[in-house]
Amino acid sequence: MADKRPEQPAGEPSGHQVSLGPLPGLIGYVMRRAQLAVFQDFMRGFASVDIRPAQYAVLIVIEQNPGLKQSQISTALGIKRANLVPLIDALEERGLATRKSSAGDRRSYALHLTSKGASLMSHLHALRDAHEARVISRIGPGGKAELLRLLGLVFDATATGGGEDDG
Amino acid sequence: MADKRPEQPAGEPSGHQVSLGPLPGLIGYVMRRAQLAVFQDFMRGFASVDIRPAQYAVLIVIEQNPGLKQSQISTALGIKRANLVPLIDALEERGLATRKSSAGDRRSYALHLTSKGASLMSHLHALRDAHEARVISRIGPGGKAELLRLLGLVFDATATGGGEDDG
DNA sequence: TATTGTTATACTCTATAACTATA
DNA sequence: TATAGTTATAGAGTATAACAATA
Repeated sequence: MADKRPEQPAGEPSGHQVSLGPLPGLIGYVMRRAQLAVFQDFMRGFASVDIRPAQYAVLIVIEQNPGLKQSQISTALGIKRANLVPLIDALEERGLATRKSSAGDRRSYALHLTSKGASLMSHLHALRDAHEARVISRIGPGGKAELLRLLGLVFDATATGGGEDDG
Repeated sequence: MADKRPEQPAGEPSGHQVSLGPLPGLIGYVMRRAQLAVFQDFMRGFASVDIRPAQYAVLIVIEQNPGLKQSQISTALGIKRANLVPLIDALEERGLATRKSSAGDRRSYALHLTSKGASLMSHLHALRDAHEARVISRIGPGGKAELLRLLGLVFDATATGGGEDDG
């Protein structure tokens, strides 16, 4: 056990011998690091179209449910109504989505993609497939299925308990 | 693809029939929701001591490596040096950690837990065990091991590529 | 009264640039 | 010249409270 480390060689910064203790075994810690890594890959992939994960999620929900209200997106995605406003604003200003006055209820808007937004979606979906493929290349298709299954258990379980939205 | 959705019953707000389309199959989306759920459980559990996940991580690294420098924590946890400053400030103001002037290098500080900080740690670790147990209760011990394995693959793979820290 | 969208506000996390004092 | 810590600043994301219009 003769160990070579008298009083710091003074040549190199020695910078990397830090113990993380129990952190690598904590689900929250590892999940946060992994989630940041995935989002960073997403953002690199979507940089050319300047679309962030939250924006893409909102666009998908509008695409899937034309005419729905902001409060429905809010509930579906777990985004507070108040925080959704500037998000929709940005999509509208970029000409990707529109607020149309709702027929029956004059308090709410019916959200739709514009034709520009609709045609952008196929490009976004292609970027998304490439992004997913990069992640899958590390864990395999079976790994993805298992990961989604476990994450779903965590999410459904831990999150449930009350209204996600608003206050 | 026969789907049951004639023309909306019109009686109830219909509030919950929103399709998420491909989102539940996207790793980033599901991972973000799961990660938020886990952190919310963590924060509920740690509310009585007013410790956030990032603070707990920093305390652990100091506990495991007494005397280390801020830049080492920065590299180890992927937190920018600049963002670590107010974090350490808060721990110091609360009397949980201290900056001691380093022996050899007068630019840096040697970080240590105070006795108050050290004794708090055992309480924090107990809260953490309870938190982990709540998550494990949903996925099982085997599920946790598998989840950590897959997340580790994602993290190590996608994150690698350059310096985490600074700019 | 309750709901929908909105505004205002605040706190955390993340990111960059630039400064200082040391090395 | 490079490193350690700091400051200032900016942008997302998330959170609450309160308001106007409408139901």
